[in-house]
Amino acid sequence: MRQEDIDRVRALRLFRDVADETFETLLRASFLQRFPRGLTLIRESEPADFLHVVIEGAVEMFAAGNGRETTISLVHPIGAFILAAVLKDQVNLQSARTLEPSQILMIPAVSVRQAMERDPAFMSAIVAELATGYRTVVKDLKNQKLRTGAERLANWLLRQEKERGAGGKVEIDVEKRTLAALLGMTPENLSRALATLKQHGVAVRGAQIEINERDRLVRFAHPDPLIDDYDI
Amino acid sequence: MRQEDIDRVRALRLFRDVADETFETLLRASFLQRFPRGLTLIRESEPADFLHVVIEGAVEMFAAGNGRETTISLVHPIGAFILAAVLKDQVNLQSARTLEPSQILMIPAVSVRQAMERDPAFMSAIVAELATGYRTVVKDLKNQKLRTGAERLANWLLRQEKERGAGGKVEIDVEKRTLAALLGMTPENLSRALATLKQHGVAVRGAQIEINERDRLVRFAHPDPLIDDYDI
DNA sequence: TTGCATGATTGACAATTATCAATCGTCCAT
DNA sequence: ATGGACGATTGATAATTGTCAATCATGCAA
Repeated sequence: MRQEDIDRVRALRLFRDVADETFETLLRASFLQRFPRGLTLIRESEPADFLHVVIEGAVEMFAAGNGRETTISLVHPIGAFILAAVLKDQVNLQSARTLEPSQILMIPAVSVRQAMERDPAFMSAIVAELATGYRTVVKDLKNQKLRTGAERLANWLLRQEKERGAGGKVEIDVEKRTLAALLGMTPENLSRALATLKQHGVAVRGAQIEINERDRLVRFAHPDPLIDDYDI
Repeated sequence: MRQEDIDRVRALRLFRDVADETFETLLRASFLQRFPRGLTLIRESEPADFLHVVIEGAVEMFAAGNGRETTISLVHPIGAFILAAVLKDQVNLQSARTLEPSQILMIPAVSVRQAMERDPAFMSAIVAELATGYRTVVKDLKNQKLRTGAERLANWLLRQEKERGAGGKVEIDVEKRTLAALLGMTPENLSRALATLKQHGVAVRGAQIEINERDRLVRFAHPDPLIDDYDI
């Protein structure tokens, strides 16, 4: 593992303030693996043996049921997943697959639980991570229950624009069917939702989106800090 | 506060294993309040000043947006709410109102955070509580995204039957419009969903539900431990 | 280049869910 | 007893979302 990557992992909220010894112990027990695109890393209902950290690439968290399948979240570098299952020593509620060739740091669940018991700073960081994660899912649930598909899309675009956008330009950097699943709709519906947004200040050319009249889109989307802001 | 109630609070996973001193310090700083039915205890977007523990009665966690309103969860004795907001010293993402005359223990957020820093056992319990809560919301999100309204209702009935039911009899012990909001549908739709279930082994008489043919209902509901089991 | 595979889009239609209005039933205060 | 008030139910209709099939666009391999 490159020192640069180690530093980036160390900078994670989860590890930033832990003792050097804790961090080193965790790293020594871990595996850094490269995976091709489209590989299923973990499967729901299976035991959570490793805490996963995305070093490079992108990972889709998804879940199946009723013959349907939906995306719960996307994890980008540097981000961790299935912390809760690891801590509870329980089965995964979600599956995970790579969306791109990815580099994943796998920290044995036992090591995580041991380190937590030994290092109060680590446990404190875990509390913060879990609390944030909890609130994120509550926001997702509100998003799903209080909004229509087109509204969810509109707010997703506004958030993308705020985070990565340049001059109102947003690129959909995942397959549209993945975005559709994340937003809780079918790919067909996403196409139609994008068409709808053309009447609300948005220009669409494939995956290239241009928010020409931000205020009109905002008027349609009704963004809500208690749903859309990541840092609350 | 009656000794009996103190014992019941002490028995909560959140407090079971903490030091006596921690528990007493928290209790001394707290208020035990009675509230009438229908009172809003906390409002979303307001700071989380107290960790709330339901001693008696019932509380509805809900959220508004887009002119709509939805129920996130119901909290019964003995259960705590807005732990995550308290820990993060942040605003509430949800509002809370009493569904019945209720007795609520209010523990100052500052005290909770102080106690957590001082007592590792308390922090450990908080980790467990947050991890469980996180997984519960993920299940709720899957429930919402992977199932139709009638399916959610069917699985809700099956769970009620397992937890409180006697001989296949289940009583809907909240107003139906509250249940509808919890299940992510309108009251009108809940009525129709109940009518639908009559074709799947269920008899409905007002709030009294009878699951006559459990296997038929199961065949319709497709219950899934990764969504419906509380203890996973 | 050609052809194939894949994902996106569009159209037609069906299922699901929401909305609005009216009615029913029950409980409670007068 | 009577009349509201309130929640639940039902009907009619609209909006939203999903399904299925066909077509389009793009990129890649032979």
